[in-house]
Amino acid sequence: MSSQAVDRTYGGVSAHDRRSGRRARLVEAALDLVGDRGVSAVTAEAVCAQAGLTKRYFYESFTDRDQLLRALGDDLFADVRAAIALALSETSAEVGSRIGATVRALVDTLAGDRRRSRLYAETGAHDALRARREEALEDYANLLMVDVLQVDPNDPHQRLRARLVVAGTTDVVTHWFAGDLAMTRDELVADVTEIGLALTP
Amino acid sequence: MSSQAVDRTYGGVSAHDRRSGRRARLVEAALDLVGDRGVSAVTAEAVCAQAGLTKRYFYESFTDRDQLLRALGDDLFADVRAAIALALSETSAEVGSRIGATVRALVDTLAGDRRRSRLYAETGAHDALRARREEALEDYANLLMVDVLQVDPNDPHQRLRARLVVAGTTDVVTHWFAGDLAMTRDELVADVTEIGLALTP
DNA sequence: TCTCTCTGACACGGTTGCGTGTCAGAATGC
DNA sequence: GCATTCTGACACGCAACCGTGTCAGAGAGA
Repeated sequence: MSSQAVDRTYGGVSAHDRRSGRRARLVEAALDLVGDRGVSAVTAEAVCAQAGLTKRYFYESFTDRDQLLRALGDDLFADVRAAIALALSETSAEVGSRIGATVRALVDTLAGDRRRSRLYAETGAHDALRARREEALEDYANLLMVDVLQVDPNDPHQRLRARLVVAGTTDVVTHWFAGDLAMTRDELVADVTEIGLALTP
Repeated sequence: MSSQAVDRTYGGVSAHDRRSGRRARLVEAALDLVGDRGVSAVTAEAVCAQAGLTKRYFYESFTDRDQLLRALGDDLFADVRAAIALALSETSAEVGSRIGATVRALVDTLAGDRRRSRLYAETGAHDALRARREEALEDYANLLMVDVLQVDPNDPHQRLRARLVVAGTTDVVTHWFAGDLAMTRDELVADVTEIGLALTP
């Protein structure tokens, strides 16, 4: 019986914007937790405490903890893919350049945010995340075959080769982030590119 | 005030043997759970139910759940290493043969038991297991450099190369187990060996 | 000013897994 | 046969998280 708006502006911000702002804060808080204490520390309670919000708002934006983790994975993998696609679109058709551009994009996307590199390293820690990682590796391997090496993505032998390179590369990159490989970013990129080239028929 | 033995034989079995028999049953039960429902299903309660024992016996052999999982990881990684070492001891000095023998040993050890291949694939699901996996990968990479490729294991560039191959190979092998690569075991071994050879200077 | 919504804090019940404790009865050595 | 130890079942209390509910007060609109 009220003529008042159901969605009221607050602090000059619309209901929709407040809501998505809170969601963004929750996502950032979750990433902070991953960076500081690992994936297993991402509980609804801890995320809310970190974000300075209460659980009420967690369940406003996410149905449960899994959905938040899946969202983190989606963002990460989509960003990596987008970075690689962008790099490739700006690179000539020469295979060596394209491999180098791909590796550089991967390294720089993960290197830009230690929270994300840790998230990547710990994707195995959660069932839903592990499933996403699997999809992403398949996706990257496909991208490599189609847009870089230009080989038949349906040939199992090519798929094995691409998969090995992609999985090995992501492992090496996260390992490098952890400080366990004594070399510069440029050396890392150069070495991985060289390996990629050596495996190109 | 009793003259009776503190460790009594039961069913013709000594106390020590009964105890280690129960431990073995618990380990087998845990592996069954990994195979059927994944690492996350390995709880003290579930393991005991699967083994047909009660929690009393769980804590007789393990201080907690983590210790059991670490034991599973230790066994797995030690067996893989032993299989590779054995294969290498029976193989000539020729690099191609040694790479092939290594890959074959790895594949066959994991392929012998689907519970173990799933355990390997899900090592990321638990902090202690993930740490063990990290050690194992370093160990295998070292083995590869020293006993197969005969390169300097302290050269970061060689370490990166070995690490990429080892991580990529284990990923491909578990992926193949999951049925996602349409090829025979011999083709798998041949392909991975070929990749290894292509990366040998 | 007055009313109503939005906010943030907190309480609650439920579930799961942990690790410990107790106990009756079966099996054993004497 | 008797005393004792080993066994297996179960009951507890504890802690962490979950997802929901309630509520007083602040802040917005009329």
